[in-house]
Amino acid sequence: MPDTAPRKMSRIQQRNRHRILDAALDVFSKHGYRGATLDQIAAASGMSKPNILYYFEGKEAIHVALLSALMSEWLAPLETMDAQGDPVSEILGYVERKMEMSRAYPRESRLFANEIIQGAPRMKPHLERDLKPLFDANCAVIQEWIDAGRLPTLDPQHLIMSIWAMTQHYADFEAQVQVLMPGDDDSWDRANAHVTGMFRTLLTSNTAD
Amino acid sequence: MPDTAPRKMSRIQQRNRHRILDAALDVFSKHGYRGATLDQIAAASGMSKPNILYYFEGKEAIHVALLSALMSEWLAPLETMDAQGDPVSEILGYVERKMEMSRAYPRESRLFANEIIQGAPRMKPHLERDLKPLFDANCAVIQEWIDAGRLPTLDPQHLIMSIWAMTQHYADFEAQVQVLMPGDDDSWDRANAHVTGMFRTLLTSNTAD
DNA sequence: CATATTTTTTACCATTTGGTAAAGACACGA
DNA sequence: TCGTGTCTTTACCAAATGGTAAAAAATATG
Repeated sequence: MPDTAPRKMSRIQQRNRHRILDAALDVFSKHGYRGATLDQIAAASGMSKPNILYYFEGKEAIHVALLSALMSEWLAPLETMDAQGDPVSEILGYVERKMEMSRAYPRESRLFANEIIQGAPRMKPHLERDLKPLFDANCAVIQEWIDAGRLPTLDPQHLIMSIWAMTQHYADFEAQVQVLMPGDDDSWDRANAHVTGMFRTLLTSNTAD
Repeated sequence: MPDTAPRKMSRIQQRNRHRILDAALDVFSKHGYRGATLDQIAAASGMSKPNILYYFEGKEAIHVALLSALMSEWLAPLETMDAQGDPVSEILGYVERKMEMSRAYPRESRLFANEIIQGAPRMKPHLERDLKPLFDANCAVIQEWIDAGRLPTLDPQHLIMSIWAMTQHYADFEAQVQVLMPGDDDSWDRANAHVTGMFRTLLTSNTAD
């Protein structure tokens, strides 16, 4: 049972588990959990289906392994907001990191998006345990900044929602974006400029309190 | 073949087709195209599977019928932007209508979201034909307003993207929103206030041109 | 080299799923 | 009441899909 082995994975095990997860990320992000089949994952990874089941207990185990492994990387940019720093540049930095993640890891973004849209049936506990505290902490920091008069009055929770909504939109709804704004090579630069510009305006506007 | 019959559907046909489509909207929006099964749709509509296939040619036909029927309603709020009106209130009105649609029709929103995330395999032609021209027309109107100095300089295409991203986020990622901002009865009011406030700020900010 | 262990393949299986054929049940006008 | 067309059910089916058993192949270890 290499899957649950506590330690010591052989080279082959590591390489093959990695290949499987990479193929699975492709397939799951493209078709969703139920839309993905073990045969597709097998084909994409260049391995046979039973061989895949030698490394993972089943389809769901692959999905869970993927989500768990990605969760930490995915949350990383949220961990870096520093209450001591300058509010505007801290938040704009966060926006930029999230945009960069959408650009560099669209598969990961869509994997999560698929899961969430369908009600997060397999991920809700993870969200509660890992995401929620981080979210709350960041909201608290932003609220402090607002209370200190260093940011205009706005709703921290919904501000973060907005950042997620806008940054992830470019990865998750890429098919739509491609139809509406085709071709552009500098598409990502323009998107970046728009999004950061938008939040800069928002964060530096005079509070009509 | 009631499915392709040009005219004259009996009462029963109309009622049953409607029941099927409503059940299918439930199931497709919850599980995506491949995740949904005819048996689920049958159960949800209180009809037998073969009876469903008496009204529709197959699973895909139901999905297509749903998407086609919804497309027009879904695009409606985009049609109403008036070049003669006041730019800020026209755009904010659009934002509010989209927020209201997310609140009132989350199933429809998620049906589209599922389709788009997975690459719009069945809807891309519709997007090209129906959505793209509307999108372009609205971008042109906004560009005119900007050229006339009635709006700050910003990218019309990405502005519309932003509106979609933020408004739809509340419907499509509801599971996540629920985890992070649980309970609130006035949740929608706060979301509404935040989103409209955000775009108002953006649209009325002094251009640092 | 011989043995023990890990990895991969071949050949299956049970269930689910989209779909069909054909017989009934039902509605309704003559 | 009978017949005709509409609607619904029962009983299936072939393909796809997640998964297993066990043998064969490869790899490590003494």
